[in-house]
Amino acid sequence: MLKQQVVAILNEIGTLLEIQGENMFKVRAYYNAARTIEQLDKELSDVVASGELGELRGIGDTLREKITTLVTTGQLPWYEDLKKKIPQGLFSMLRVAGLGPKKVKALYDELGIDDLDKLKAACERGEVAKLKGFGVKTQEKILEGIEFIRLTGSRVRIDQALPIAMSLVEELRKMPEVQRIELCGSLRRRRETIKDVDILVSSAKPEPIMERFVKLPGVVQVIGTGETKTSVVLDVGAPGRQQLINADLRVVSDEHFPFALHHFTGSKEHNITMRSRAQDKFGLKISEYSIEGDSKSIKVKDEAALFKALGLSYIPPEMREDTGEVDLAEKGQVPTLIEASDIKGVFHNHTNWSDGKATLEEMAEAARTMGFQYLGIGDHSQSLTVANGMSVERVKKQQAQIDALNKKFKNFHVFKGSECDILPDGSMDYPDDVLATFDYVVASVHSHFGQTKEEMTARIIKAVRNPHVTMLGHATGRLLLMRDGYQVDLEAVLQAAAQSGTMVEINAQPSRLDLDWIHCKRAKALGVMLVINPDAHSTGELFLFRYGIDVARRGWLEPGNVFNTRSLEEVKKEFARRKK
DNA sequence: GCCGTTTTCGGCCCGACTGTTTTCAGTCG
Repeated sequence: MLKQQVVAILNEIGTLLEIQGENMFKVRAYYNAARTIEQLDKELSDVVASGELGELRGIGDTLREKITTLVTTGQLPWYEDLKKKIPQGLFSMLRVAGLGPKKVKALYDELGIDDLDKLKAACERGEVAKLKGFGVKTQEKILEGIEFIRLTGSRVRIDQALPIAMSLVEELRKMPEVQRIELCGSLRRRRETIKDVDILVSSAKPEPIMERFVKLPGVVQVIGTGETKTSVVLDVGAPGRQQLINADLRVVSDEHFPFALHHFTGSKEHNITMRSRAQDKFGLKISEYSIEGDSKSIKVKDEAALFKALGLSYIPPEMREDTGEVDLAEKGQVPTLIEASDIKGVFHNHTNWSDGKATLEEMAEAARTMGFQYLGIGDHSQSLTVANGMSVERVKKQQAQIDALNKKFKNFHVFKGSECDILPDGSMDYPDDVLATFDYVVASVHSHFGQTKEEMTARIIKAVRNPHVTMLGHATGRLLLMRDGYQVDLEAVLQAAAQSGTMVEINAQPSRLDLDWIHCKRAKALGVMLVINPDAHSTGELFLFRYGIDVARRGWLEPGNVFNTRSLEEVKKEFARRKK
């Protein structure tokens, strides 16, 4: 059974147990196990086979047995029985704001409600308000919640939310009443998809800030407004395509700001680890307002001081996912993460020779203006006809044009590359003599996504081992919130890349962000060199490399782990070395 | 259900808010 399926089942078990009214700590054990498996940077089947499963934190004898059964037999009778007791529709009811497992169970037990349609109808008939523990207000909130799900429902990509969230922050920052302001939540941690926008402000005068907030561009509805918190609905969709998400603004006193900032940045799991540790080690209680001991209260001026007060070095927000960062901070071993300013150029970009919008000259000029030392062009190869893939003949012409262009530049260089298709059998889309004419080759899968995991893994590994291949493009082909990647054993691919010295791309298109951050960590551990590429199809898209920086930082990468932090001379030298 | 250089049993992060309550359970982040 696939890792993603195991994760889904563990989460589902957690919810089923919750609805059944199980002990919350037992429930959490299943959610924790799901998260641990999800963030595993190796193949789950390998971990099971090698016996490492039971050594993972939060997986004891019971969970080890259940997960092993799932992975090896593809099913778990205990889970099947559990599932029979509880209708699937209750899961959709849990998405309604204000409804948790207890209320959902009551609705099911008392009124036989087991899906959203029945829930809506019962509310409209006034039946829900009569239930014990419910009331008219709850009933109204449920109806609003159902409507909100209909309007919003899903997560959005970071590129949809970040620009608008930042513009809100910048507008509020102009106000004299605002002392400090930061984006919080998953946006500050730069997760690839987000559910809502969280903004934190410190001020002695909240009212004018709240008033201004609800009138800012993008705000389409005010859900609630108070002295400490205001909630609105934000439209983050492209013009003409409404896409709504929730946005919360919180205002605290400046003294509370560092505590609140850490609290609302999360992740929840990171906070739990931080708080448990502070409790165990120092008997200190961390909350969103303070750090309290038996007699003392610790004051800090900013987040860095907060970590310091707990004997930890600063942990950047992107690392706060409870994947070992607190241990690292305790030992003073938090890596110096890569920053956007470390990037000297990018390699995987398209021009109007294939499916890009801009000309070669325009792309080069844009890269120069951005302060890059070099730009790599990697138009599509011949078999990708839908993207105007380049015949061998056209490759020669483009290369001649690049050579001519390079004569005009001083301290800037355009590298001749290709985004060459990996054919279904793992061979490349150009013959060796053509591949040899490029400075570098990005190898990507664009077809036959339906191959078995074994076929796909063998196919990609063959490409990775091809001496002409410099780097592997978008390793799984996933499209966030749209399509899962093809099935591939990334551990085997990364090991092959480590062996052959082939680089692996972090494709910075916000719809891809592939290689993902979890496998970035693994790649780093294996010594694989990564490379951040915007996969730009226009001059404006060159800036997308910044989303790749976010992934790299979430993956604990330092400048030395990323090839395009190297200078033009170093890159030239490396490409020349690989030609020998 | 997990976990332990003080523990193999008794803990498990913390506080706010809401609505339904006469003191608190459920939900949320």
